[in-house]
Amino acid sequence: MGRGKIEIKRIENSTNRQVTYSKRRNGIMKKAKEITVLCDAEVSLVVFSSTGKMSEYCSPTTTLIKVLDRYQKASGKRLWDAKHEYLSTEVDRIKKENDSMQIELRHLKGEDITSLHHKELMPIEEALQNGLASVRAKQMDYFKMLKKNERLLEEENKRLTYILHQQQIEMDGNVREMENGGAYNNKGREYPSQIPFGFRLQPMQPNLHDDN
Amino acid sequence: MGRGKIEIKRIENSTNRQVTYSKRRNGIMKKAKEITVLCDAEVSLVVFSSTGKMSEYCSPTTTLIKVLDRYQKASGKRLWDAKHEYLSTEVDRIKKENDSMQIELRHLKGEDITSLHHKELMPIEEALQNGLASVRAKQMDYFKMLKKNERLLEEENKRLTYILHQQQIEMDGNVREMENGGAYNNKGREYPSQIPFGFRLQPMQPNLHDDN
DNA sequence: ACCTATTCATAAAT
DNA sequence: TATTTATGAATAGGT
Repeated sequence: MGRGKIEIKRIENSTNRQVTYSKRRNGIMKKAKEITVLCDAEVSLVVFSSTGKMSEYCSPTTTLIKVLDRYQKASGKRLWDAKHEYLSTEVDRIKKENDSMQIELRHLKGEDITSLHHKELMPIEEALQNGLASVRAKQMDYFKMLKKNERLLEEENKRLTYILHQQQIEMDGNVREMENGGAYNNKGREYPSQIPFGFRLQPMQPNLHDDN
Repeated sequence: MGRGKIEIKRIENSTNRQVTYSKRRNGIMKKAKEITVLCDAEVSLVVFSSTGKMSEYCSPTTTLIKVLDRYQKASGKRLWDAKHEYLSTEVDRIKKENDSMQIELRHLKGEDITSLHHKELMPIEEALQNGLASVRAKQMDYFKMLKKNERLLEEENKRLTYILHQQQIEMDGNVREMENGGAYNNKGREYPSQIPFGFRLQPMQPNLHDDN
């Protein structure tokens, strides 16, 4: 029903899928309401979109819990027990996973290794070596960057020292001019013009911000 | 849709109602399947007819229990008792613990560290160094033990060689006696007395069992 | 979100 | 209950 027949298989275009989902969800909800009214039925409908958004419909004469109760009685399946069981096994499963990870972590940290054999220690040692190598490689990158920045700063320093020296010479000239009859606050007018130079430092060391 | 438009209100004729129920129930089930496949959605649908007969549909990727679980999380409504809630929070808690351990493990193995800063890498590096030191110390113990056992075995070897040599001499004497008319099975009587000597090896290298 | 050609669902009849 | 068929409803693709 539409401008063309479509095959019932997953719609790969995600926009299309979302649009179709909205339309069909509305459609199915409407159908649920209609069958409820027309046929005096009880309906519980829960839908999750692929994006995880939930929609639900439940007949006005009942509640989801009542429907589930009836479901259990009608199907013979015990949802509550099953749910309990499911959670219990889930807890057990994850706890086991937890324990094994904890053991692995402790071993990697050199704890609880007295009970291990030579052959069991070998993969741990290897993992530690690999890990250390990776971490140190990363640290080395950082130090290289520091070195590079140091070099840049030193160069900048040199340049600034040179400029400062030049200005000192110029200023000395001004002072000599002043001594020859210039206004006293001429000296104060010279300084602010130097400050912008100093601030050029910042754009010349952008790498310092790469890691923050 | 049909031979005429119908008003959405309870169908009073019970036969008609039943027929319409069957048709529409099939229709809605089909729609549920279609939206599941087309839009990658998860659907749980439970319908009771006015006569109490139940029909259900659940997406093949899930179960009613899982849908209800998601329902609770999405809606905030509590469908189960406090006990189940406890288990749920327990699962969540352990899963979180699990995740953080997984991250720590990956970091120790040198994985996913590109996003880490220098300061975050430092404790990892330290942990790896400590772990490696511990593991290597243990390995060193093992090698020392091997060395020690080697020494012990060498000594024992020397001793056995000496004893063997002595017995060889003794046996040569016996053979000479036999050649002079002794019973042939005399030679067989001499060997069993030597075996207990050989087995003394075991208690002399108890360290080999320390690690098993 | 709205439009519309087309397919689909189904009410009524059998 | 199943099948048929005329009809209204749902919706795919386009705007």
